Amino acid sequence: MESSPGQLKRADRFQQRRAQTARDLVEAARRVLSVKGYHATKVVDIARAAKVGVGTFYLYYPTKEAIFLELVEDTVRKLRTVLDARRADVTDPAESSRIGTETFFRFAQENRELFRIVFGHGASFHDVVRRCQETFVRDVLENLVAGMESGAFRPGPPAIWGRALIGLSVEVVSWWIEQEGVSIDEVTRAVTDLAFNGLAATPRPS
Amino acid sequence: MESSPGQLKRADRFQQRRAQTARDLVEAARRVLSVKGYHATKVVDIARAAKVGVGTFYLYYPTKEAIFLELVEDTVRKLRTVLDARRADVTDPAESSRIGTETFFRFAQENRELFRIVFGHGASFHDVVRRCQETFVRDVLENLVAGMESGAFRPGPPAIWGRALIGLSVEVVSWWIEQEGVSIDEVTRAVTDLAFNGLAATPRPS
Amino acid sequence: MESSPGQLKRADRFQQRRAQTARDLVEAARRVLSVKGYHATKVVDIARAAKVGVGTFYLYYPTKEAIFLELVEDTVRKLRTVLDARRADVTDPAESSRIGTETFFRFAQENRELFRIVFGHGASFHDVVRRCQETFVRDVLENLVAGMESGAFRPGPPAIWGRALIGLSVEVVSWWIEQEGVSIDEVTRAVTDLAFNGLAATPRPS
Amino acid sequence: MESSPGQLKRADRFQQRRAQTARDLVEAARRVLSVKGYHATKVVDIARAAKVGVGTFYLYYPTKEAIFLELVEDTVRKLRTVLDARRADVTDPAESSRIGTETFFRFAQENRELFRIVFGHGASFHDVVRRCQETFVRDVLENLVAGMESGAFRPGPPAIWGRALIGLSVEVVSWWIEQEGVSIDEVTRAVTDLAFNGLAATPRPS
DNA sequence: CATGAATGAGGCTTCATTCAT
DNA sequence: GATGAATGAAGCCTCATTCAT
Repeated sequence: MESSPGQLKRADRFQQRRAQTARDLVEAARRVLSVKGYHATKVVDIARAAKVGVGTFYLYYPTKEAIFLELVEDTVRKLRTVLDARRADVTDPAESSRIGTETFFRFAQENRELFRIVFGHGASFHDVVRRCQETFVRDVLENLVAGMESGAFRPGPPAIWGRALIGLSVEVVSWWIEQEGVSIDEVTRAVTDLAFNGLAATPRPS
Repeated sequence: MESSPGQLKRADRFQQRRAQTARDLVEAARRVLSVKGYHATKVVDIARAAKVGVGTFYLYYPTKEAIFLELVEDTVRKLRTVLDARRADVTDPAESSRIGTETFFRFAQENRELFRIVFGHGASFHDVVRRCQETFVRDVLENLVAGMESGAFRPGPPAIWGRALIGLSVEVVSWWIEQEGVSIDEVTRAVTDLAFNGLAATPRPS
Repeated sequence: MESSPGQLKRADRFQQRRAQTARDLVEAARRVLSVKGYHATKVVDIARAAKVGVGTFYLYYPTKEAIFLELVEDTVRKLRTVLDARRADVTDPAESSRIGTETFFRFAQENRELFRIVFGHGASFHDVVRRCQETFVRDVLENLVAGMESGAFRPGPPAIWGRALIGLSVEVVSWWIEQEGVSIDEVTRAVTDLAFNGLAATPRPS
Repeated sequence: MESSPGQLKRADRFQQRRAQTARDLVEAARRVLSVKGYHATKVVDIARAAKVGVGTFYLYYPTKEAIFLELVEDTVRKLRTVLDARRADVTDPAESSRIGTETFFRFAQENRELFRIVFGHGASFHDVVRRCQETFVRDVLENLVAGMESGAFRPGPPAIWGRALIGLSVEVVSWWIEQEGVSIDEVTRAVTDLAFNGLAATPRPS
């Protein structure tokens, strides 16, 4: 049909407009939510930041929570993908751990706002955020157990140490992304060093 | 005058009643806030839990935020007092650190609700909470620097390691107070061990 | 206790205030709903008519629908009570029918607004209203069947005739309560006459 | 000119397309409105049902109300036309009345959706619907008066009896069109019988 | 002309705070 | 002083209507 291209083009334009607005909204939500947090962010804030009307917001998301969840889940999926990719060929638990930390930092650096939303201060009031964070806890835990079995890590209570390592990283990253002038290498090295070798100047009595 | 003692007594009774109501309110707020969090807690909830009218609440606190802040600040002061007391005679940074951790855990165990309010998941959305947490960061930092200077701790970037240790402890405690059946000694030992000696099975090359 | 009476009095006053406001709200709702109908009535309208703030409305009713339903159900209950009372000793179906009609008219006259809400034009868009009306249909039906069995009424399809009689009465009352100067006796007599004897000048061939 | 026919044809095609879309919209509106009622029907619903864009709707109707009114008025006009046609040669008021009832039922059967819109439960919340219904009231009234004058009907208050007969028919039809298995003849006969001869087993005393 | 994306006024509801008793 | 009823600003969401393409 002759009219096909024209019609397609029009449908395409609608498609593109929709896509553009959708992108505007997500970006606006990312910006606003990362700064003000879930509760202080009003739907109008997001709409205004995206330069659309309130009604438009609801053409794309059924509730304020929905866009928040999407951001959280997308972020987690993204981070997970990167993590999995970077550890694809790594079998050594120590190396895996180091890479995990490094990836985490790199991700935070490249996705400041998303990171703040998911791991930032006060983010984890929300069930979904907590559940998402848990998946990373599980990750660390598995690696920890593997490392202990392989003899790379000292024996210790995995549940506790797992939590500890997560808290350690999350807190440092939260702090770091607000800083200027601390290089990612430095901070990664510092964290890895501490996690692996501890504070003590004298090695523990064997 | 004869009436003096009676009046005094009456004034006293008033004073005492006031104090009692104030205490009731704080306790109610503690209970409710620790369970539902700041945003989900309504002023009526607190008043009801304290068995007073809503109006009464506002005779003691100007806003909902006020009682929250008081709880937070009281908690921090309390914890600080305990910490300072327990480290009064301790000069060894390593020991001080160990005691700090232990005290922190003990405090959390004995003040589950307060701990949840100040350090719990999603608590730190509030500026004041964050600022309070900072004082502990400073504490850790000073101890860290002292330890490095004294040679008890290996050299490392104090800002980073300080954050790391705080995150480590806070996260573990947050997890732990929701658990049943993990003894405080076990968890303290595990955390201290990890913080001091690290994960690695083989001591770092010296 | 000495303080008891005073306290009771105070509690009573609260009770009374609440009751007064509740009454104000119901009355306001009655007035407004009977004039504007469910959809055109806004919660603010009711609140304003009751001279209270919007928030106050929600202290007494969880939703706009709730007060509507209460009005409907109360009305139906009220009407039913009157009906049952007036027909308590009546066994003759014809007489029961006549009394039913009369009671219905009298009720409408004395409760113009409530009647409009439940039976008025456009009221029955709402499920509950319809279901309430159904109870009266059942009523008429039973009476009809009884009358046929007793030989007071001619045989006929009860389902159809029942509906017909309901429609007849409701429509006439709806019209009548907006009129001035048609006496209740006249209208009751006219309706009863029509329902019993029909239009035809010549009795049907027997 | 050579182009004339082509242009005419094109204009015609436009005209036809317009007409088709208009018809699509009315049909869609009929379907949707008869099921969901005025308030629950959204303009998008109608547009979607007609398989056109929302914007297109507004090229044909200025408001949602407009299409509703058109449907109502069309329906009334249609019914009126049928009624007038079927009573064209009828002069006997009793026969006219019988035919009116029968026509009404037949119309309802053949135009279920339109009937629901105009006479259905809760339809008459709208002024226009009410005014349209009035025209039928007038009709019945005139016939009634004529019948009384001719001696075919007993004397009675026409205003009241007119309303009564309308209410009777409308209610029965409303009920009937939702039923399965009640023949139109049966229901027409039952209604006519009741209206003409009444309930009473014994003819009224003359 | 047709389209569907965009708009924003308007309705419902909540809850921190005030006020009359 | 204590109470809880009352308040209304403010947030969420809907949908009739407009507009840019």
